[in-house]
Amino acid sequence: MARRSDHNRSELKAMAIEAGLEIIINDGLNALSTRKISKKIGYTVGTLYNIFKNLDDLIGQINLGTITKMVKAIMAQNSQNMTPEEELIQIGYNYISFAYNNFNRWNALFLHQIPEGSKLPDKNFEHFLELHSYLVRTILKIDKFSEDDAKLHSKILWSSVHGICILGITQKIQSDSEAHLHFMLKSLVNTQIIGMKQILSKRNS
Amino acid sequence: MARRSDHNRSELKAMAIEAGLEIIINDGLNALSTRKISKKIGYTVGTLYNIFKNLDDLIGQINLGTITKMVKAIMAQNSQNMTPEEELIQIGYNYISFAYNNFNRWNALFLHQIPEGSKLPDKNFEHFLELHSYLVRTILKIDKFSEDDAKLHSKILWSSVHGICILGITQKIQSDSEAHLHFMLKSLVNTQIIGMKQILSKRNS
DNA sequence: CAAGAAAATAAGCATCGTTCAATAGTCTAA
DNA sequence: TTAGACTATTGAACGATGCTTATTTTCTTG
Repeated sequence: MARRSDHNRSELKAMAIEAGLEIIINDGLNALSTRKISKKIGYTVGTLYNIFKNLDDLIGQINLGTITKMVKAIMAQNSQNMTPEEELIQIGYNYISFAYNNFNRWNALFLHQIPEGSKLPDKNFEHFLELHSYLVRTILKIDKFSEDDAKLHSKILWSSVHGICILGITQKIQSDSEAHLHFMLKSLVNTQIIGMKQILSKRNS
Repeated sequence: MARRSDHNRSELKAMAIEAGLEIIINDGLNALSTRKISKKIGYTVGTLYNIFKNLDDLIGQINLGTITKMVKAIMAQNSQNMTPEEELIQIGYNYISFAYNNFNRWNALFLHQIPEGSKLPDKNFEHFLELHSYLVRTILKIDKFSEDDAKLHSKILWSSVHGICILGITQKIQSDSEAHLHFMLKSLVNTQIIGMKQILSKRNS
Protein backbone atom coordinates (compact mmCIF):
# COMPACT_ATOMS: atom_id res chain seq x y z
CA MET A 1 0.00 0.00 0.00
CA ALA A 2 1.23 3.44 -0.89
CA ARG A 3 2.19 5.37 2.19
CA ARG A 4 0.28 8.48 2.96
CA SER A 5 3.26 10.78 2.81
CA ASP A 6 4.64 9.43 -0.42
CA HIS A 7 3.01 12.13 -2.50
CA ASN A 8 0.89 15.08 -1.65
CA ARG A 9 -2.31 15.95 -3.37
CA SER A 10 -0.85 18.08 -6.13
CA GLU A 11 1.91 15.58 -6.84
CA LEU A 12 -0.68 12.84 -7.16
CA LYS A 13 -2.69 15.00 -9.50
CA ALA A 14 0.33 15.64 -11.70
CA MET A 15 1.22 11.94 -11.67
CA ALA A 16 -2.29 10.92 -12.69
CA ILE A 17 -2.42 13.45 -15.50
CA GLU A 18 1.00 12.41 -16.73
CA ALA A 19 0.08 8.72 -16.64
CA GLY A 20 -3.20 9.34 -18.44
CA LEU A 21 -1.44 11.42 -21.05
CA GLU A 22 0.97 8.58 -21.77
CA ILE A 23 -1.89 6.17 -22.32
CA ILE A 24 -3.60 8.59 -24.69
CA ILE A 25 -0.40 9.22 -26.63
CA ASN A 26 0.37 5.54 -27.00
CA ASP A 27 -3.07 4.03 -27.49
CA GLY A 28 -5.59 6.81 -27.96
CA LEU A 29 -8.33 8.24 -25.80
CA ASN A 30 -10.51 5.16 -26.06
CA ALA A 31 -7.80 3.10 -24.37
CA LEU A 32 -7.82 5.31 -21.32
CA SER A 33 -9.28 3.94 -18.10
CA THR A 34 -9.12 4.80 -14.44
CA ARG A 35 -7.73 1.38 -13.66
CA LYS A 36 -4.84 1.78 -16.09
CA ILE A 37 -4.00 5.17 -14.68
CA SER A 38 -4.12 4.03 -11.08
CA LYS A 39 -1.99 1.00 -11.90
CA LYS A 40 0.59 3.21 -13.57
CA ILE A 41 0.90 5.51 -10.58
CA GLY A 42 0.81 2.70 -8.02
CA TYR A 43 -2.48 3.61 -6.37
CA THR A 44 -5.98 2.20 -6.57
CA VAL A 45 -8.87 3.75 -8.44
CA GLY A 46 -10.50 5.20 -5.35
CA THR A 47 -7.59 7.59 -4.93
CA LEU A 48 -8.29 9.10 -8.32
CA TYR A 49 -11.77 9.93 -7.11
CA ASN A 50 -10.28 11.87 -4.23
CA ILE A 51 -8.51 14.10 -6.71
CA PHE A 52 -10.82 14.25 -9.71
CA LYS A 53 -14.56 14.55 -9.83
CA ASN A 54 -14.73 11.70 -12.32
CA LEU A 55 -13.04 10.45 -15.46
CA ASP A 56 -14.45 13.27 -17.56
CA ASP A 57 -12.87 15.74 -15.20
CA LEU A 58 -9.57 13.89 -15.44
CA ILE A 59 -9.66 13.83 -19.24
CA GLY A 60 -10.57 17.49 -19.24
CA GLN A 61 -7.46 18.29 -17.24
CA ILE A 62 -5.29 16.19 -19.51
CA ASN A 63 -6.75 17.99 -22.49
CA LEU A 64 -6.14 21.34 -20.85
CA GLY A 65 -2.42 20.57 -20.93
CA THR A 66 -2.66 19.59 -24.57
CA ILE A 67 -4.49 22.76 -25.55
CA THR A 68 -2.01 24.90 -23.69
CA LYS A 69 0.86 23.19 -25.44
CA MET A 70 -0.87 23.44 -28.79
CA VAL A 71 -1.61 27.13 -28.46
CA LYS A 72 2.03 27.74 -27.58
CA ALA A 73 3.23 25.65 -30.51
CA ILE A 74 1.00 27.55 -32.90
CA MET A 75 1.96 30.97 -31.67
CA ALA A 76 5.64 30.27 -31.14
CA GLN A 77 7.13 32.16 -34.03
CA ASN A 78 8.60 35.54 -34.50
CA SER A 79 6.28 36.97 -37.05
CA GLN A 80 8.13 40.27 -37.28
CA ASN A 81 9.54 39.62 -40.71
CA MET A 82 6.46 37.99 -42.10
CA THR A 83 3.68 39.35 -44.21
CA PRO A 84 0.26 38.53 -42.76
CA GLU A 85 -0.19 36.10 -45.61
CA GLU A 86 2.95 34.25 -44.63
CA GLU A 87 1.87 34.38 -41.04
CA LEU A 88 -1.44 32.71 -41.87
CA ILE A 89 0.39 29.94 -43.64
CA GLN A 90 2.78 29.57 -40.72
CA ILE A 91 -0.12 29.24 -38.30
CA GLY A 92 -1.57 26.53 -40.48
CA TYR A 93 1.77 24.74 -40.71
CA ASN A 94 2.08 24.78 -36.96
CA TYR A 95 -1.44 23.45 -36.47
CA ILE A 96 -0.87 20.64 -38.95
CA SER A 97 2.51 19.74 -37.50
CA PHE A 98 1.12 19.61 -33.99
CA ALA A 99 -1.79 17.42 -35.08
CA TYR A 100 0.49 15.23 -37.18
CA ASN A 101 3.14 14.68 -34.54
CA ASN A 102 0.75 14.38 -31.60
CA PHE A 103 -2.19 12.77 -33.31
CA ASN A 104 -3.71 10.75 -30.48
CA ARG A 105 -3.22 13.59 -28.10
CA TRP A 106 -4.62 16.19 -30.47
CA ASN A 107 -7.51 13.95 -31.48
CA ALA A 108 -8.48 13.48 -27.84
CA LEU A 109 -9.38 17.16 -27.76
CA PHE A 110 -12.16 16.50 -30.21
CA LEU A 111 -13.12 12.95 -29.28
CA HIS A 112 -13.90 13.88 -25.72
CA GLN A 113 -17.47 15.07 -25.48
CA ILE A 114 -18.66 16.36 -22.14
CA PRO A 115 -21.86 14.55 -21.17
CA GLU A 116 -25.00 16.52 -21.83
CA GLY A 117 -26.20 16.79 -18.28
CA SER A 118 -22.89 18.16 -17.02
CA LYS A 119 -23.16 21.40 -15.10
CA LEU A 120 -19.53 22.28 -15.61
CA PRO A 121 -18.88 24.48 -18.64
CA ASP A 122 -16.07 23.36 -20.93
CA LYS A 123 -13.24 25.55 -19.67
CA ASN A 124 -10.93 24.19 -22.32
CA PHE A 125 -13.12 25.68 -24.98
CA GLU A 126 -11.98 29.17 -24.09
CA HIS A 127 -8.51 28.40 -25.34
CA PHE A 128 -9.90 27.77 -28.78
CA LEU A 129 -11.36 31.25 -28.69
CA GLU A 130 -7.87 32.57 -28.07
CA LEU A 131 -6.64 30.91 -31.25
CA HIS A 132 -9.67 32.16 -33.07
CA SER A 133 -9.10 35.80 -32.21
CA TYR A 134 -5.44 35.45 -33.15
CA LEU A 135 -6.54 34.27 -36.58
CA VAL A 136 -8.98 37.18 -36.89
CA ARG A 137 -6.27 39.71 -36.05
CA THR A 138 -3.95 38.24 -38.65
CA ILE A 139 -6.61 38.32 -41.34
CA LEU A 140 -7.38 41.94 -40.52
CA LYS A 141 -3.73 42.78 -41.21
CA ILE A 142 -4.06 41.54 -44.79
CA ASP A 143 -6.58 44.04 -46.00
CA LYS A 144 -9.46 46.25 -44.91
CA PHE A 145 -11.89 43.46 -44.19
CA SER A 146 -14.86 44.10 -42.01
CA GLU A 147 -14.81 42.52 -38.56
CA ASP A 148 -17.60 40.20 -39.62
CA ASP A 149 -15.79 39.11 -42.78
CA ALA A 150 -12.61 38.46 -40.85
CA LYS A 151 -14.50 36.35 -38.32
CA LEU A 152 -16.22 34.42 -41.05
CA HIS A 153 -13.02 33.74 -42.94
CA SER A 154 -11.13 32.77 -39.81
CA LYS A 155 -13.77 30.18 -39.02
CA ILE A 156 -13.65 28.88 -42.55
CA LEU A 157 -9.88 28.72 -42.54
CA TRP A 158 -9.62 27.01 -39.19
CA SER A 159 -12.29 24.48 -40.10
CA SER A 160 -10.59 23.78 -43.38
CA VAL A 161 -7.18 23.25 -41.85
CA HIS A 162 -8.75 21.05 -39.22
CA GLY A 163 -10.43 18.99 -41.92
CA ILE A 164 -7.16 18.58 -43.78
CA CYS A 165 -5.59 17.29 -40.58
CA ILE A 166 -8.26 14.83 -39.63
CA LEU A 167 -8.86 13.37 -43.08
CA GLY A 168 -5.20 13.46 -44.01
CA ILE A 169 -3.84 11.81 -40.90
CA THR A 170 -6.56 9.18 -40.74
CA GLN A 171 -5.88 8.42 -44.40
CA LYS A 172 -9.28 9.24 -45.80
CA ILE A 173 -7.74 11.25 -48.62
CA GLN A 174 -4.66 9.90 -50.31
CA SER A 175 -2.33 12.39 -48.74
CA ASP A 176 -0.86 11.35 -45.47
CA SER A 177 2.65 12.77 -45.31
CA GLU A 178 3.20 15.84 -43.22
CA ALA A 179 4.81 17.52 -46.21
CA HIS A 180 1.83 16.90 -48.43
CA LEU A 181 -0.56 18.24 -45.82
CA HIS A 182 1.59 21.35 -45.66
CA PHE A 183 1.42 21.59 -49.43
CA MET A 184 -2.36 21.38 -49.37
CA LEU A 185 -2.51 24.00 -46.67
CA LYS A 186 -0.38 26.42 -48.64
CA SER A 187 -2.59 26.02 -51.65
CA LEU A 188 -5.70 26.47 -49.53
CA VAL A 189 -4.53 29.62 -47.82
CA ASN A 190 -3.11 31.23 -50.94
CA THR A 191 -6.25 30.55 -52.89
CA GLN A 192 -8.47 31.79 -50.07
CA ILE A 193 -6.52 35.00 -49.71
CA ILE A 194 -6.69 35.73 -53.42
CA GLY A 195 -10.40 35.07 -53.44
CA MET A 196 -11.02 37.14 -50.33
CA LYS A 197 -9.16 40.10 -51.76
CA GLN A 198 -10.96 39.91 -55.05
CA ILE A 199 -14.37 39.74 -53.41
CA LEU A 200 -13.42 42.73 -51.29
CA SER A 201 -12.30 44.82 -54.26
CA LYS A 202 -15.46 43.96 -56.17
CA ARG A 203 -17.60 44.99 -53.22
CA ASN A 204 -15.81 48.32 -52.98
CA SER A 205 -16.11 49.17 -56.66
CA MET B 1 -36.01 -18.54 -26.84
CA ALA B 2 -36.07 -17.58 -30.48
CA ARG B 3 -37.15 -20.48 -32.64
CA ARG B 4 -34.74 -21.77 -35.15
CA SER B 5 -36.88 -21.06 -38.19
CA ASP B 6 -38.03 -17.64 -37.14
CA HIS B 7 -35.53 -15.87 -39.33
CA ASN B 8 -32.99 -17.03 -41.82
CA ARG B 9 -29.44 -15.88 -41.90
CA SER B 10 -29.94 -12.88 -44.15
CA GLU B 11 -33.00 -11.74 -42.24
CA LEU B 12 -31.07 -11.91 -39.01
CA LYS B 13 -28.25 -9.95 -40.55
CA ALA B 14 -30.62 -7.24 -41.70
CA MET B 15 -32.28 -7.14 -38.29
CA ALA B 16 -28.98 -6.81 -36.47
CA ILE B 17 -27.76 -4.05 -38.76
CA GLU B 18 -31.05 -2.20 -38.42
CA ALA B 19 -31.02 -2.51 -34.63
CA GLY B 20 -27.43 -1.37 -34.42
CA LEU B 21 -28.15 1.56 -36.68
CA GLU B 22 -30.96 2.70 -34.40
CA ILE B 23 -28.65 2.66 -31.41
CA ILE B 24 -26.01 4.67 -33.25
CA ILE B 25 -28.56 7.21 -34.45
CA ASN B 26 -30.05 7.66 -31.00
CA ASP B 27 -27.00 7.46 -28.75
CA GLY B 28 -23.88 7.46 -30.90
CA LEU B 29 -21.36 4.82 -31.83
CA ASN B 30 -19.92 4.62 -28.34
CA ALA B 31 -23.27 3.47 -26.98
CA LEU B 32 -23.35 0.50 -29.32
CA SER B 33 -22.88 -2.94 -27.80
CA THR B 34 -23.49 -6.50 -28.87
CA ARG B 35 -25.77 -7.03 -25.91
CA LYS B 36 -27.99 -4.10 -26.80
CA ILE B 37 -28.28 -5.26 -30.38
CA SER B 38 -29.08 -8.84 -29.44
CA LYS B 39 -31.68 -7.69 -26.94
CA LYS B 40 -33.34 -5.53 -29.59
CA ILE B 41 -33.64 -8.38 -32.07
CA GLY B 42 -34.64 -10.96 -29.47
CA TYR B 43 -31.58 -13.17 -29.72
CA THR B 44 -28.52 -13.63 -27.56
CA VAL B 45 -25.03 -12.35 -28.24
CA GLY B 46 -23.74 -15.68 -29.45
CA THR B 47 -26.02 -15.49 -32.47
CA LEU B 48 -24.40 -12.26 -33.61
CA TYR B 49 -21.09 -14.05 -33.75
CA ASN B 50 -22.56 -16.60 -36.15
CA ILE B 51 -23.36 -13.81 -38.56
CA PHE B 52 -20.57 -11.30 -38.04
CA LYS B 53 -16.92 -11.90 -37.48
CA ASN B 54 -16.93 -9.52 -34.54
CA LEU B 55 -18.25 -6.15 -33.51
CA ASP B 56 -15.91 -4.32 -35.86
CA ASP B 57 -17.30 -6.31 -38.74
CA LEU B 58 -20.84 -5.47 -37.64
CA ILE B 59 -20.07 -1.76 -37.36
CA GLY B 60 -18.39 -1.90 -40.75
CA GLN B 61 -21.56 -3.27 -42.29
CA ILE B 62 -23.70 -0.64 -40.59
CA ASN B 63 -21.34 2.02 -41.89
CA LEU B 64 -21.52 0.56 -45.37
CA GLY B 65 -25.23 1.34 -45.40
CA THR B 66 -24.52 4.86 -44.18
CA ILE B 67 -21.94 5.53 -46.86
CA THR B 68 -24.22 4.20 -49.55
CA LYS B 69 -27.01 6.45 -48.36
CA MET B 70 -24.68 9.41 -48.07
CA VAL B 71 -23.27 8.99 -51.57
CA LYS B 72 -26.81 8.85 -52.92
CA ALA B 73 -27.85 11.91 -50.96
CA ILE B 74 -24.88 13.87 -52.23
CA MET B 75 -25.34 12.91 -55.86
CA ALA B 76 -29.13 13.07 -55.90
CA GLN B 77 -29.65 16.22 -57.89
CA ASN B 78 -30.32 17.02 -61.47
CA SER B 79 -27.35 19.12 -62.27
CA GLN B 80 -28.46 19.76 -65.85
CA ASN B 81 -29.29 23.39 -65.31
CA MET B 82 -26.38 24.12 -63.04
CA THR B 83 -23.03 25.68 -63.72
CA PRO B 84 -20.17 23.57 -62.36
CA GLU B 85 -19.68 26.25 -59.73
CA GLU B 86 -23.26 25.89 -58.57
CA GLU B 87 -22.87 22.14 -58.69
CA LEU B 88 -19.86 22.29 -56.38
CA ILE B 89 -21.83 24.33 -53.89
CA GLN B 90 -24.76 21.94 -54.16
CA ILE B 91 -22.47 18.99 -53.42
CA GLY B 92 -21.20 20.78 -50.36
CA TYR B 93 -24.72 21.65 -49.22
CA ASN B 94 -25.71 18.03 -49.54
CA TYR B 95 -22.69 16.84 -47.57
CA ILE B 96 -23.34 19.33 -44.81
CA SER B 97 -27.03 18.56 -44.65
CA PHE B 98 -26.38 14.85 -44.45
CA ALA B 99 -23.84 15.33 -41.68
CA TYR B 100 -26.06 17.78 -39.86
CA ASN B 101 -29.23 15.73 -40.00
CA ASN B 102 -27.57 12.37 -39.40
CA PHE B 103 -24.76 13.45 -37.14
CA ASN B 104 -24.30 10.36 -35.00
CA ARG B 105 -24.62 8.15 -38.02
CA TRP B 106 -22.25 10.22 -40.13
CA ASN B 107 -19.77 10.63 -37.33
CA ALA B 108 -19.65 6.87 -36.83
CA LEU B 109 -18.00 6.65 -40.26
CA PHE B 110 -15.02 8.52 -38.90
CA LEU B 111 -15.04 7.39 -35.29
CA HIS B 112 -14.76 3.75 -36.23
CA GLN B 113 -11.14 2.86 -36.71
CA ILE B 114 -10.37 -0.63 -37.90
CA PRO B 115 -7.84 -2.22 -35.55
CA GLU B 116 -4.30 -2.13 -36.86
CA GLY B 117 -3.74 -5.85 -37.06
CA SER B 118 -6.88 -6.42 -39.12
CA LYS B 119 -6.31 -8.36 -42.30
CA LEU B 120 -9.53 -7.14 -43.88
CA PRO B 121 -9.13 -4.02 -46.02
CA ASP B 122 -11.60 -1.26 -45.37
CA LYS B 123 -14.08 -1.92 -48.13
CA ASN B 124 -16.08 1.13 -47.14
CA PHE B 125 -13.17 3.32 -48.06
CA GLU B 126 -13.74 2.70 -51.75
CA HIS B 127 -17.00 4.59 -51.62
CA PHE B 128 -15.14 7.71 -50.58
CA LEU B 129 -13.07 7.40 -53.74
CA GLU B 130 -16.29 7.49 -55.72
CA LEU B 131 -17.20 10.81 -54.18
CA HIS B 132 -13.69 12.05 -54.73
CA SER B 133 -13.69 11.36 -58.46
CA TYR B 134 -17.10 12.98 -58.74
CA LEU B 135 -15.64 16.12 -57.21
CA VAL B 136 -12.66 16.00 -59.57
CA ARG B 137 -14.93 15.74 -62.61
CA THR B 138 -16.97 18.72 -61.47
CA ILE B 139 -13.88 20.84 -60.91
CA LEU B 140 -12.59 19.96 -64.35
CA LYS B 141 -15.80 21.35 -65.83
CA ILE B 142 -15.06 24.78 -64.37
CA ASP B 143 -11.90 25.51 -66.28
CA LYS B 144 -8.92 23.90 -67.94
CA PHE B 145 -7.26 22.69 -64.79
CA SER B 146 -4.69 19.96 -64.97
CA GLU B 147 -5.70 16.58 -63.63
CA ASP B 148 -3.28 17.05 -60.74
CA ASP B 149 -4.63 20.46 -59.86
CA ALA B 150 -8.18 19.19 -59.94
CA LYS B 151 -7.26 16.32 -57.65
CA LEU B 152 -5.48 18.62 -55.27
CA HIS B 153 -8.32 21.08 -55.11
CA SER B 154 -10.91 18.37 -54.70
CA LYS B 155 -9.04 17.04 -51.69
CA ILE B 156 -8.74 20.50 -50.25
CA LEU B 157 -12.41 21.23 -50.80
CA TRP B 158 -13.62 17.98 -49.36
CA SER B 159 -11.39 18.28 -46.32
CA SER B 160 -12.53 21.84 -45.78
CA VAL B 161 -16.21 20.99 -45.99
CA HIS B 162 -15.62 18.08 -43.68
CA GLY B 163 -13.91 20.35 -41.19
CA ILE B 164 -16.78 22.81 -41.31
CA CYS B 165 -19.16 19.96 -40.53
CA ILE B 166 -17.26 18.48 -37.64
CA LEU B 167 -16.31 21.72 -35.91
CA GLY B 168 -19.65 23.34 -36.65
CA ILE B 169 -21.88 20.55 -35.47
CA THR B 170 -19.81 19.82 -32.37
CA GLN B 171 -19.90 23.53 -31.57
CA LYS B 172 -16.20 24.24 -31.64
CA ILE B 173 -16.74 27.33 -33.77
CA GLN B 174 -19.65 29.57 -32.93
CA SER B 175 -21.71 28.52 -35.91
CA ASP B 176 -23.94 25.60 -35.35
CA SER B 177 -27.08 26.15 -37.43
CA GLU B 178 -27.40 24.25 -40.66
CA ALA B 179 -28.05 27.53 -42.46
CA HIS B 180 -24.88 29.11 -41.14
CA LEU B 181 -22.82 26.11 -42.13
CA HIS B 182 -24.29 26.41 -45.61
CA PHE B 183 -23.38 30.07 -45.60
CA MET B 184 -19.79 29.27 -44.68
CA LEU B 185 -19.64 26.65 -47.37
CA LYS B 186 -20.85 29.03 -50.04
CA SER B 187 -18.23 31.54 -49.06
CA LEU B 188 -15.54 28.88 -49.02
CA VAL B 189 -16.37 27.47 -52.43
CA ASN B 190 -16.84 30.83 -54.10
CA THR B 191 -13.57 32.11 -52.74
CA GLN B 192 -11.72 28.95 -53.68
CA ILE B 193 -13.04 29.02 -57.23
CA ILE B 194 -12.04 32.64 -57.71
CA GLY B 195 -8.59 31.92 -56.35
CA MET B 196 -8.19 28.78 -58.42
CA LYS B 197 -9.12 30.60 -61.61
CA GLN B 198 -6.79 33.46 -60.90
CA ILE B 199 -3.87 31.17 -60.18
CA LEU B 200 -4.61 29.33 -63.42
CA SER B 201 -4.70 32.50 -65.51
CA LYS B 202 -1.46 33.73 -63.97
CA ARG B 203 0.21 30.44 -64.73
CA ASN B 204 -0.91 30.61 -68.36
CA SER B 205 0.24 34.17 -68.94
C1' DC C 1 -1.72 8.85 23.98
C1' DA C 2 -6.29 9.11 22.24
C1' DA C 3 -9.40 10.90 18.88
C1' DG C 4 -10.57 12.74 14.74
C1' DA C 5 -9.32 13.75 9.93
C1' DA C 6 -7.46 12.36 5.83
C1' DA C 7 -5.83 8.93 2.60
C1' DA C 8 -5.98 4.71 0.49
C1' DT C 9 -8.02 0.38 -0.14
C1' DA C 10 -11.24 -3.19 -1.30
C1' DA C 11 -15.41 -4.77 -2.67
C1' DG C 12 -19.73 -4.42 -5.24
C1' DC C 13 -22.54 -3.00 -9.23
C1' DA C 14 -23.57 -2.92 -13.87
C1' DT C 15 -21.44 -2.90 -17.95
C1' DC C 16 -18.35 -4.50 -22.11
C1' DG C 17 -16.50 -8.16 -26.27
C1' DT C 18 -15.70 -12.69 -26.99
C1' DT C 19 -15.61 -17.80 -26.59
C1' DC C 20 -17.50 -22.29 -26.02
C1' DA C 21 -19.91 -26.37 -24.29
C1' DA C 22 -24.52 -27.77 -24.11
C1' DT C 23 -29.07 -27.86 -25.90
C1' DA C 24 -32.97 -27.53 -28.91
C1' DG C 25 -34.92 -27.63 -33.41
C1' DT C 26 -34.68 -29.38 -38.26
C1' DC C 27 -33.54 -32.39 -41.89
C1' DT C 28 -32.04 -36.60 -44.26
C1' DA C 29 -31.41 -41.34 -44.97
C1' DA C 30 -32.58 -45.88 -43.78
C1' DT D 1 -41.09 -43.48 -38.86
C1' DT D 2 -37.31 -42.93 -36.56
C1' DA D 3 -32.14 -42.59 -35.62
C1' DG D 4 -28.65 -39.85 -36.30
C1' DA D 5 -26.37 -35.89 -38.24
C1' DC D 6 -26.40 -31.19 -38.50
C1' DT D 7 -26.68 -26.56 -37.03
C1' DA D 8 -28.87 -22.51 -34.96
C1' DT D 9 -29.18 -20.77 -30.56
C1' DT D 10 -28.44 -20.41 -25.87
C1' DG D 11 -26.37 -19.22 -21.52
C1' DA D 12 -22.59 -19.25 -18.74
C1' DA D 13 -17.99 -17.88 -18.22
C1' DC D 14 -13.73 -14.87 -18.56
C1' DG D 15 -11.35 -10.84 -17.98
C1' DA D 16 -11.96 -6.49 -18.71
C1' DT D 17 -14.35 -1.62 -18.09
C1' DG D 18 -16.20 2.96 -15.03
C1' DC D 19 -18.36 4.39 -11.04
C1' DT D 20 -19.56 4.44 -6.08
C1' DT D 21 -19.47 3.22 -1.26
C1' DA D 22 -17.90 1.20 2.97
C1' DT D 23 -13.97 0.07 5.41
C1' DT D 24 -9.40 0.02 6.85
C1' DT D 25 -5.09 2.23 7.49
C1' DT D 26 -2.26 6.17 8.37
C1' DC D 27 -1.17 10.58 10.02
C1' DT D 28 -1.84 14.81 12.76
C1' DT D 29 -3.48 17.37 16.37
C1' DG D 30 -4.96 18.37 21.03
